[in-house]
Amino acid sequence: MKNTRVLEPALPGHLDHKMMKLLGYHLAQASIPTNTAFKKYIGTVFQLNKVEFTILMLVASNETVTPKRLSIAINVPAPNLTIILDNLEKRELIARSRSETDRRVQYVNLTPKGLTMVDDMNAVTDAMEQELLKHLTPAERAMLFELLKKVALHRRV
Amino acid sequence: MKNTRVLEPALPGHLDHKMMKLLGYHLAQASIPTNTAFKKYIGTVFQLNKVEFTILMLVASNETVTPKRLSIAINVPAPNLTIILDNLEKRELIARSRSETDRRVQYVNLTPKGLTMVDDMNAVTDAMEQELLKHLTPAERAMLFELLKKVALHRRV
DNA sequence: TATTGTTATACTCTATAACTATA
DNA sequence: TATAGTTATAGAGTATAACAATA
Repeated sequence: MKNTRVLEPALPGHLDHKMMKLLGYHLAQASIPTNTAFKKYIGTVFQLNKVEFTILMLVASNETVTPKRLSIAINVPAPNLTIILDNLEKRELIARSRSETDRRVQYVNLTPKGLTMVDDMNAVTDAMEQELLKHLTPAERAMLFELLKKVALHRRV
Repeated sequence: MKNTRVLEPALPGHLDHKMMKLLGYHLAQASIPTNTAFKKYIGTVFQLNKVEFTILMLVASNETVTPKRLSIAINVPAPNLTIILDNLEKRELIARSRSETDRRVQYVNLTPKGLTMVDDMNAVTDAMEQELLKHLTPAERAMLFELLKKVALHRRV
């Protein structure tokens, strides 16, 4: 049957048998074009990696963002987040301020420059998504997002 | 409405608004529990990272595996693959041999020790998948895999 | 000339322990 | 004692150019 199918240039990442049963493998395979598209539409244009981009978008979309909450939300260890936020602050994309009620806590907010960048990035994400999802119907896209959310939702922390 | 929802410890990775529209974000979020489960069931037990694991499984499941084909399939640059295969060879999990018909080409195969490890890993992947997908019905699991394949299939190389 | 694989190297990302300050 | 965030550091992962061998 298809037992002899091998790695084909025509189907670059698609291989047989055991791997096909594993969610992690499919996520990694789906992430290949996603990462490529990210670099093309966002990464090189705005000089941001995925984590930096995600942080800016989350800060733009949520009222009260702290490093602690970000660390949990995107699964980045706190020490690394400190460095990342330092860099974003140096670039004047975000600003950090201390909570008045609990001096241990920081709030992260966008600067005007950061807000402008977020707006500019929002202007190109539709094209990026279209490139990635053009072969899926709207119903399939909605289903895919829901199923991925279901997987993501069931982590402890 | 939900405009004020923020990063909640109860929903660690789930945030509002713009990010929710982006495939890459959902893939990254779904990869958090997947990577955690991988470490627990495979990584620490067998001392393999995801790429090494994937290579062993692909070599086990495909007739003719070469570094060139692996490089394309899993999107790992050739120089890095050389190092990875060197390490797997040092651990006597794989063996490399030259093609007789084209001396540039290498074939990668499992050693008996590598085959034993693959068998041992296959014995635990069901439990790993069950942990990750227990909240999804069989139909949802099948749908998720098909949709991820559709996304992965449409990359150039 | 083109392809397969290697060497060398630089860079980025990731993870952990130990620390400060605040509660 | 516990939590939020920082500093320091080591290790792992990633990307690129230049190369040798073969076609």
